[in-house]
Amino acid sequence: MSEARVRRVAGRGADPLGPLAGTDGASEFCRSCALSSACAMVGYGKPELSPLHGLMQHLGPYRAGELVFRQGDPFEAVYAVRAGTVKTRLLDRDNREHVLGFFLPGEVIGLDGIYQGRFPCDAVALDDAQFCRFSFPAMSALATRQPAVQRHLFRLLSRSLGTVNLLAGDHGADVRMAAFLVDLGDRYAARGFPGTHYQLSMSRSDMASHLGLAAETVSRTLSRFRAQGLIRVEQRVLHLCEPQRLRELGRNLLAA
Amino acid sequence: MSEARVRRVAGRGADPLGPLAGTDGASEFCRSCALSSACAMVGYGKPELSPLHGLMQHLGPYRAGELVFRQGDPFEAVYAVRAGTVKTRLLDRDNREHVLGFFLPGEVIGLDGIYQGRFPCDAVALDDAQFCRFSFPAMSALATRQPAVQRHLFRLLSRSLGTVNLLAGDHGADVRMAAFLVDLGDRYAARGFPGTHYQLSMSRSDMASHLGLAAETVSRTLSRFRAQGLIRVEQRVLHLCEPQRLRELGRNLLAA
DNA sequence: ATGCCGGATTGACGTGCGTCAAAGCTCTTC
DNA sequence: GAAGAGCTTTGACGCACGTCAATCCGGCAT
Repeated sequence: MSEARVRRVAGRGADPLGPLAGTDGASEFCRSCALSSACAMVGYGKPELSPLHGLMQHLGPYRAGELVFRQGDPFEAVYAVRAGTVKTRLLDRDNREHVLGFFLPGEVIGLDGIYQGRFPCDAVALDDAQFCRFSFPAMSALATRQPAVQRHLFRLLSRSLGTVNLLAGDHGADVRMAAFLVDLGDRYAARGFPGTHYQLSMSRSDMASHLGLAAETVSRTLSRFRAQGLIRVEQRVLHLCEPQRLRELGRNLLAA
Repeated sequence: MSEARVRRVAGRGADPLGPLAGTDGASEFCRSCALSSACAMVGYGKPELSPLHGLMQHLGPYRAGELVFRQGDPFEAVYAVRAGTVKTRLLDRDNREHVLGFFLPGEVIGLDGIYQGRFPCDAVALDDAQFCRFSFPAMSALATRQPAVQRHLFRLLSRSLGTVNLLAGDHGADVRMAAFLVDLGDRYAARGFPGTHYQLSMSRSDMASHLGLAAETVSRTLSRFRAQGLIRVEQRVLHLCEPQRLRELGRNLLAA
């Protein structure tokens, strides 16, 4: 990753990142972020006014396909998605890609790097994406003095533990797809987005890899859902026409 | 869970749990435990001498099939396996069991309960098992004053994040089995046990459920491995005759 | 020892999904 | 706007693994 990409938050007017990056606009968006409680400690985007200057930096924009971090990079920070979407992936010995997860605005990536001290996977932008980078040493130090921040980090880590079990079990392709679509919707909804229609920024192969299916099966399953009136697909935008029936289909995977 | 099972550590001679439970014997065993650093803070089993009295309690013994905690129980503590083995599982709407993981002596269960404040799964003893129960509020409080403990908890949580990806991807039955067997061996080895031969305390259906296979497929795969001279099975004890070839078979899943 | 019972093994068969292949669609590039 | 590349869709086919069923084995109680 190029260090030229790193920009310190410099306060109102000095930051060209658009509405999301302004110190005032940020506070509204940031309320739904998974790291908001830590971020609140530094005054919602005014770290230069705080003793914690340097804890958080704005990163990006990245373009589709660019890597935010790569497998093996030394772990120094976690990243909150500010805009756009990201996938994490592993490349096995024969360069076959395994997609571990997708991450929406307000969600956090990189926590799995704590253990080994290096990132265990790549993080790839799926479209134009921006991030808040939180120095982990600074964050840990903050956590020892602010129990609320420590608790927040524990919960964040614990939560990720549960959500990974989505792909466990021996469920069929339609169950997996339904659960995946509903889960994405729920996560968008949790961040203040509609939840019944959103953009699928990843390719069919990405979904397939993540769900343990073939790209053709994903395509076929979506076609079947469309024929059954469960979903509508316009361009890259997905509409959940019957969220209830989809949720019912995937209930065993969504129980978590 | 019956509160009658809970016994406070009462010091040498008052504890009928056998060699593992003695304060001196414990210090040797505990060195390989995943919570040893936290445990060291209370003097290796002498919490009555510490200001942290009440942080840790010995639990058990439980017998095969007994539940250590159940899905929905309020989360108040994490559990380190002191002896025996445990599985965690989810029951879906039709009471079909999904095995999430197996846990060996020295490993920790319950961390995934932090997020919701209640346990998301059952923990079931697979044989005679004993535990160290760590009050999580006390642990968190300790962590704010002891950065080493905080760091340890972060690493523990982060580590579990990575290991869950073992079942991801679309690998064949033999790859999954090989990876599973080698992983178990590695984890036993990490705790000071042999690593090339150990007891399979779970049933074939448990393995199958965990690996996303049918019990019959597990059985067939093991038979094939045996015919190929890769393993030997005596009673419930498994010997890895050719760990290298097994590791090679499962390499794509063990990369983590 | 004997009988019983749950789990394990092995076989036969069916199927869901992966693989291969061809055609269509979308976005980029000049 | 034309041409190309990459992604998506749809079809045909085969295989790995799930399902069903019968037998076998080990552990436990009588």
